[in-house]
Amino acid sequence: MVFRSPLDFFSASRVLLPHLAEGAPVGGRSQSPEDLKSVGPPLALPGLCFSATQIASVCETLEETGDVERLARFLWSLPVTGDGRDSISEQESVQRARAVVAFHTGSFRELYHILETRRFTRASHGKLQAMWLEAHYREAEKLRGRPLGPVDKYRVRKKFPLPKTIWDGEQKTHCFKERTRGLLREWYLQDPYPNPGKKRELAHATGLTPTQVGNWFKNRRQRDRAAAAKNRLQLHRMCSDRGRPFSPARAGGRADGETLLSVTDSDSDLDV
DNA sequence: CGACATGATTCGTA
DNA sequence: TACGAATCATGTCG
Repeated sequence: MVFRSPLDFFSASRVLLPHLAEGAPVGGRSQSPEDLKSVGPPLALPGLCFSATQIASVCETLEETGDVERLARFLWSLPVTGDGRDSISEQESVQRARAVVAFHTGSFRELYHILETRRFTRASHGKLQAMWLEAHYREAEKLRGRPLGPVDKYRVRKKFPLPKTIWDGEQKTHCFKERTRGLLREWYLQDPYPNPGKKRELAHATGLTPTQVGNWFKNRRQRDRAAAAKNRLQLHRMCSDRGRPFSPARAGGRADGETLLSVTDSDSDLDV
């Protein structure tokens, strides 16, 4: 189905969005004062009365259905004022829909412009951020002619930070606080296998979830083992060089390497 | 850019 | 279900 004009769409929307044809708001939401305020003059088109909020509702619905083609045709049919300051373009749903269409058609310059030009509400942030990043990934990918790895993507993100219009500035923390890490290290040295009770206790003391505590201990053990294995390998090589194979002594422990906790090159051998 | 640190996730196992 | 191993994702450093 092709909509060459809002009129075209309108006739179809009797089926697609029957409540729209009645002039009721779409989506089951009641109209807030904000909504009412933004109801601009109706579109001056023969035979129908499309308010800006109704157009926004159509955009939302089409966006939800994921039919980008149809959404594109609907947007195409809307009147254009050029500066994007008309009552229709002021609708967040309309701008978000334009961003979606720009993304899907690969019009990344336009996408960036839309995302940078106006401030979007928090509800839109997730989707818009994903589009911003994915668009930049694809451009970078095309530029270098090969798929991006995690580090490449990280660098793209650094190079093209999210605009403030689609990001509230909230930083994701990568490392736990130093005090937390200190506590974990302390407990780990005493017992690398805390029981669930101890985990909960430690979680309470650090402000982490028990799962995070468990992950930390699991990672800590894994990395200690790896470091111990590496150490043994080096020692073994040194001894082999002198013609005497090295045989590591094994003290009691649940797994290999636990007797060498102190060899770790990070965390547990620090400032406990 | 490569190397590394570190928290999280996945998967097979006992 | 907790574990270990492998791996991913993110962040930093030189």
